[in-house]
Amino acid sequence: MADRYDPHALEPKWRARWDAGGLDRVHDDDERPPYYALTMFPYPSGELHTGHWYIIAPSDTAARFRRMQGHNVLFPIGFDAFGLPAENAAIERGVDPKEWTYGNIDRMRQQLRMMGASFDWEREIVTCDPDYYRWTQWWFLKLYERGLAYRAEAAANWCPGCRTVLANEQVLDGLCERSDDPVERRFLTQWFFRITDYAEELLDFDGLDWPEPVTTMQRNWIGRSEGATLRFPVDVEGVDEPLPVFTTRPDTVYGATFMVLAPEHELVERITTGDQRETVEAYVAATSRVTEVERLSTEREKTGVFTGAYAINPFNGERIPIWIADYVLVTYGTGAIMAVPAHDERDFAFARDHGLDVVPVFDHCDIDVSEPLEAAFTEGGAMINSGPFDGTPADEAIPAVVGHAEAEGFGMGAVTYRLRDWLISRQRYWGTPIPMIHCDTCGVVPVPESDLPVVLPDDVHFEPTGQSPLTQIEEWVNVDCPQCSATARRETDTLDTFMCSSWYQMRYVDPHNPERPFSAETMRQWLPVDLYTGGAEHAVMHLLYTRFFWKAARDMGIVEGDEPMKRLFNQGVILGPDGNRMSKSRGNVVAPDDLVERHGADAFRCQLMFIGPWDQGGPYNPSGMPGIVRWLNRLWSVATEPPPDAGDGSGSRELVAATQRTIRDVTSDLEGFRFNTAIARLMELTTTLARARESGGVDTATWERSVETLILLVAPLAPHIAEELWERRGGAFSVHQQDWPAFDESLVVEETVEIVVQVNGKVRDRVTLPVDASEDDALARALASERVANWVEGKEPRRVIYVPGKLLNIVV
RNA sequence: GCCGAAGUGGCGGAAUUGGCAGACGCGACGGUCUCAAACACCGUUGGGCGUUAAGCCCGUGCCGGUUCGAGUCCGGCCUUCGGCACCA
Repeated sequence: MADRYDPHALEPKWRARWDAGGLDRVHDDDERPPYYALTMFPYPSGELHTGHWYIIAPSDTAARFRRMQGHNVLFPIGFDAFGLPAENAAIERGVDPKEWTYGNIDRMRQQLRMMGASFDWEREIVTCDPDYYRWTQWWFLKLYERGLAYRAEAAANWCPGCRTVLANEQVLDGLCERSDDPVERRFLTQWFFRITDYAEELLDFDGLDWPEPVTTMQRNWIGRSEGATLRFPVDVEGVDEPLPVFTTRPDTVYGATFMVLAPEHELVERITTGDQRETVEAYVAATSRVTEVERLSTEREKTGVFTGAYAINPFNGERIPIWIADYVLVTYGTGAIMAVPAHDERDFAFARDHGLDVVPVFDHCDIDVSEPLEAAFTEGGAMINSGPFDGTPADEAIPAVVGHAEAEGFGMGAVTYRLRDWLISRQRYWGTPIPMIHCDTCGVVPVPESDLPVVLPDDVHFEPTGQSPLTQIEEWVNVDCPQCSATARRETDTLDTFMCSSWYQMRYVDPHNPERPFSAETMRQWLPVDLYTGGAEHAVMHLLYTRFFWKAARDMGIVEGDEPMKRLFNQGVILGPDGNRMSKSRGNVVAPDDLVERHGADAFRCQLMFIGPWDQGGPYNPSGMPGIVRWLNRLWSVATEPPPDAGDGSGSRELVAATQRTIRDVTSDLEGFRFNTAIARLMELTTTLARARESGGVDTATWERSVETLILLVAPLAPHIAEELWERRGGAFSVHQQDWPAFDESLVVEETVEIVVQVNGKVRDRVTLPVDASEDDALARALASERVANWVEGKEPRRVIYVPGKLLNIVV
């Protein structure tokens, strides 16, 4: 008897040999067609958890599968190494962020290697390495040169817990995405990227193979609204320019009975009348104290106050009051609205609460518009109370009104987006320094490219101040102005870490290039990414930013093509055995290292892939492990112990067909990332082989070919055991460099087929027929069956449905 | 409230285009081997009726529809999970 399957001995052995043999090294001059498979790189939090395994192990299987299919596959890994946890560790425990981060990376690198993933470690990138962030800074300068980076004062989202501002995308329900602290508004001068310049193009997902939920979320996030900007003259001395408002319903303009400005609107101060000043100022002050969470609540009563001023509706010359209310947001549209209570629910609620007029300007088949309205209605038949437009049907109303506004010069068609520019400043230390210098005479001056990188200083004092710790390092901050050489100061904010990950996929193609982020040749060879795998939680952050980055780079002539990732696949979320998110407080965390120690990496990889569809995620329960372990043991057994006697060949044909069917099914399953069913099919073939060995009848050559095929099909899923068995059977190093088995349809063709016989749609019997049997033959055979005859009871078939190869249904 | 995904045995899940519901695995039960075990091996395992048996009936969240035939298609609900939410 051959020795037993011992993953603990063979897994480290093979990883060492793969390393020594450079098996996973990717070469640019390889002649096979290139294929770029990218999996989202981890943050070096300290430990590899089950979630990491769930993202990476199946991604590795997909990459290995592609390789065996004849592609030169780039499958790189690195670490998204800047970020708050390192700095928080510094503040809380006094450890150095750099040491903490690199210590974690060392540990996680070891854990990743244990997985047996086919990463080319020579291409590893770490975003906090100066060799990497030098190029992050370079990108900043390029964006600045192109006018896509700018500095502005704005109401920013301030997270008191993280002590920094956040991008809009990092605020969920008014709470910080990281720390769940309620976000505050602070007016600060910050750096932004003009992602809104690309809003329209970012809505176009043509030709992208991306999951529909992600494209939907991005579309919603960008939030394109079509409508018009209308300008209302303001009836206040000294305010000559009209007040612009954006509306999606210009056709309701005759129903505008008041205007509302956001409390932060710059006009508020100028138009407020003396007797209203106190009220308005109190309201503005109160608004600034309301948290974003409260302000965003739709449940809340709509508060607001009158400014005392009036605007003129340019369509009918009516004087309407101007109010301020915090349900109008200063950051959207023009920060001001015309309120049409009859046809907008929010305006209706406000009018009702504050006793303002409601004038319907559309009729409605179910509503008597001569009576006071009980609620706003948004769909109407034709315009009323609208002067010359009365009678215009709803579907012609908008173009008619906008056309009039354009002709008269008080408005025009307009498109507005919900998307805001990307705020990239962070008041934190552990990030990429923004390569800018503030000079009293020259203003804001970029650091010359030749001076990059601007290296993050060591030995920093961490105090929770709300300013970047960099501000306190005088010798770092003080610098000569590159233009006038006068003493100037460095920018002390650092870059949002999403900037590091917006271009990392580009660096992998040429990771050691000291001259530029990557060469044009490697860019053309590898980019864009063919397959990107990772979590859907990045749908409107990372994945939107990286698309913006790519398009900007394209417009600078640095990359070619319109999109950075052709195909995106989101795996689901892996949960604890109790069906909840794994967390220490719940005590449902499954540690991968324990499972690998007990059963080996192959077993753990396979179990994660076996539990269900990859995109579905779901509970992970180690109790399923025995099934996988039993399978691997059986695989070991059939591969190392052939049948005791040479068979006579009577069972060969069936084994060949079963093997071929497995090739066919596993190939299509792996193409569609259906790892669970692929493993099920491989288990079946393993069992088939074990049974065939038991019963004899399979000739030696057929047996050997079938076992060999099975090992090849297993290789992408369980790389270590496949390699060991391949070697033991005399295969050349390495199993992972073999060709994927080809499916031969002619070997599975059967002469006879079993078809189901139904009577009135219910299965009553099964008969075996030649594959090419005619309907008449099939019917004759079916009626000959006693069981069928009992149900037909001599009645004449009213109708017969025959699906060749599948079923025969007799309707009586 | 709006958008999206999903509801199938005790459990995880299978089921090209409508065509044998429950593949594969866990667990459970029974057995084999063993002094005893095991990550070893064999068998049974949706529910009900049927003494055994042949067999029959019911069964994919709920109600209705289309069809010779529905887990799959259509209409209406219910539940769960994700996402968005005063965006004019």
